[in-house]
Amino acid sequence: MISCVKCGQVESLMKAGFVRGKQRYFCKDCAYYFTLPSGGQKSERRRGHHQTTIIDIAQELGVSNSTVSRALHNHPDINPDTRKAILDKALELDYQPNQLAHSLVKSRTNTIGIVVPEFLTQFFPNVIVGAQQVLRQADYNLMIMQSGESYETEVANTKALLANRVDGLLASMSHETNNYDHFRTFEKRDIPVVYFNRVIEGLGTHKVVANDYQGAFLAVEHLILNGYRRIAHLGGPLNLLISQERLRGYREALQKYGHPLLPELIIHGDFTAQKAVIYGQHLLDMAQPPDAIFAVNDPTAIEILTLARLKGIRVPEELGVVGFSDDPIAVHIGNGLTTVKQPTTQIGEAAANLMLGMLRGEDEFLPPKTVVLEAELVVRGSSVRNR
Amino acid sequence: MISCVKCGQVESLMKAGFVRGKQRYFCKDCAYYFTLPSGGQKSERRRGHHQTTIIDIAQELGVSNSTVSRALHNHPDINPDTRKAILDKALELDYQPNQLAHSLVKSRTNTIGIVVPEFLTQFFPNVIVGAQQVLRQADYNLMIMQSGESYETEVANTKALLANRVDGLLASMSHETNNYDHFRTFEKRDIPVVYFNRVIEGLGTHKVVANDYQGAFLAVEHLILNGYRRIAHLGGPLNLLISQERLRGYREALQKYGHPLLPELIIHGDFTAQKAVIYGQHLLDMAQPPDAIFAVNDPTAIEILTLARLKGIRVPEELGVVGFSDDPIAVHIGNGLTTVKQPTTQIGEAAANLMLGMLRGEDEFLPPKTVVLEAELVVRGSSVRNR
DNA sequence: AACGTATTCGCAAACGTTACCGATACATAA
DNA sequence: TTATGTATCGGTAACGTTTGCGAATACGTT
Repeated sequence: MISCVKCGQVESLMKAGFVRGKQRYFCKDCAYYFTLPSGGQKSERRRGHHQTTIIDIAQELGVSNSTVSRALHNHPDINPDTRKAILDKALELDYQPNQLAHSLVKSRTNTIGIVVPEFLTQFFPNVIVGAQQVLRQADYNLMIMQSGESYETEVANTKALLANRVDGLLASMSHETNNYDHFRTFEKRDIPVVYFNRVIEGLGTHKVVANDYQGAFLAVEHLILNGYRRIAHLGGPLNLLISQERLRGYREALQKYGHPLLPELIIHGDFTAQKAVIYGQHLLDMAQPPDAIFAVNDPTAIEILTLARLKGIRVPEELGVVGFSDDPIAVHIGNGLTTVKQPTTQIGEAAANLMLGMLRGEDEFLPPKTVVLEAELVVRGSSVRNR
Repeated sequence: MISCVKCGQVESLMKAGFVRGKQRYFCKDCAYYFTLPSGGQKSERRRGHHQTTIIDIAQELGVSNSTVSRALHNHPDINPDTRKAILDKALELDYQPNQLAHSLVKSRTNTIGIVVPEFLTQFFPNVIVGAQQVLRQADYNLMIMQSGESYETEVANTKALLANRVDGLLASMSHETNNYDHFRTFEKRDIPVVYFNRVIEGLGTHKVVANDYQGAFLAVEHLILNGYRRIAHLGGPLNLLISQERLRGYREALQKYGHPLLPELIIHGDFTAQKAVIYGQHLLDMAQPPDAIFAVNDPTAIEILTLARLKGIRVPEELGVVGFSDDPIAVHIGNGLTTVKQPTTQIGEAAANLMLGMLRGEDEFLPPKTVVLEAELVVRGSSVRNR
């Protein structure tokens, strides 16, 4: 083992040229060049652990690697006996194909990347399950990335997916995201992208969303029909279409029934429970508090219910609450939380199917398409009162 | 475009040899060989979309690709001016390294695979978040696989990870899993494996678990101290250590306080809500029903609470319930569900840190180590009554 | 003039697979 | 016979990167 003549380091040493028969080295630590007097280090054949390859099988059987490759992919040009021998040997040597080499030569990884903002609610895991079911059948793997609602990590995630040459991208962006260049990079390279749930306008590809407008409309209409008058909306970040649409549903429902639109009853949060508590507090502490709240999602609604219990506000008598998502929790909260049910796994499935269509290059998929899945109001105890 | 002379198919056509200057084809559909009369198809230079490579940069600047590679990895042997030019050009051409080629030559993918049984509870997503935080800092990517509690998919998942040559594996197995060969394959190839949560004995590598025994003991002791006498246990599948340990905690707590161990009060489910309902029903319908139930996880406990409400059984007066996991829901259920809190993200972090240690080949990690993270009882309304 | 020291680069062999282009040996038809 | 068809295999470029080995050059110092 050779070491730096200056600092003795051995790890951060690298070969740097060759001068008149002598090896020159460079030490990264002390940034020092030096040559050793003589004596050639024989670059010993490293070979740590050996994953058996196609070549190993070929050599064992005295055939060429092309023959082995053909045998493993039942190419017609092969003798049944040869194929059997090869398959047996492959089993014996416990051969596992190297997807890396395969992908490199085919320039296809059979891997789809998916970027989601968080894992804290059931929503995205469910979407992933749906997408995975569809993709697995088409023999695609899923590479899941989670940004933790951080723009930075989202960019890092997409870069990693790009470096790993995924064949396509399913994406739902963080609420911090205002710059979309990292997504556009994919489209620039003709890598299919499908956005779901958290989408924005102006990106020219397929989208899959639940019908947020309709869901919100139904929710607020329901509150109105149950006699609530001052209905507040605790919404999401306005850069996301999802928030805009839910707000629109809220507004148009009020409008339809001739209720006034009170700006002070509309607050936009960021999907987190923390903000939900703060804004919920604010709403309930108002001089003239709302008698109902339409929350942008279930965690928010649940925080409001908890707040109400602490404050002794009776639900649904004094306060009606409706959430969004139909989190599995919703049914278990108090007398049940009324909420808008989103088809979560279906969103994943739809996104995956769109992706498969794009990968197959089907023409019908060419004009960017937006799949809207219908939402459904699930009425439970938190919003039903006798007038 | 050429098509099969028999069925006209064009898609499933493949070239099969070359005879006397003429191309031979094979149609996969009708299994028919044929050669075309003449006329050479010029194999047109395909080149779909071109991801810019190191070679592109090299050619543009008239240097060799080795120089470009060195510039991109600040190797010392390079002129600052050249480096700058290369980096500029790389930016201009929007160069993104090809991780596949990199991994192929280095035989390292910088990717860790993780296999989890499900995404339906918060538990595994949280573990993943913890693991990801640690691994990302060490510049590793995470490839997440979800088996849906199916042994089949678990095997398929591990195979895919193997094909993708992950550098290590974090695994928590499905409750169906009784054969561990697919995991042993990794160890056979010296690919580090760390099991977490759902572990079994006899696999010679690191494990990370919460102290299930202690958590269970605390839970049952708590029930005893609150005056419950007939305490049932709705457990998990017994092939998993996690279930065995929780059962042991249950047993030893009863024993310590001189309570009899009644076999009819112990039922083992499979973690699903469906079974929880069935077995819960059974327990509550017994001639002499239990006055408390220690459930193996929170979803199970929640189903029991729901059942109790439907049957008009008062909690905690007539029935005490304790869960396991401290799911975020637990605090919102009724007057709160008493549960054992597991350090979820810490489990992920610990597993990831063990993995990094193994990858670094640190000797201290050689003897398989089991990290046990302490569990904590969180007392809420579902189990506290005045005697 | 010979040599030591520095600096900067290129060549080419890997990594594991795939697929195109032949080659060869037989069988069959003209 | 001769021409053509069938069946089975091998050689070898790719795919994009890294890296060991060495060349080329420049500038001192003996």
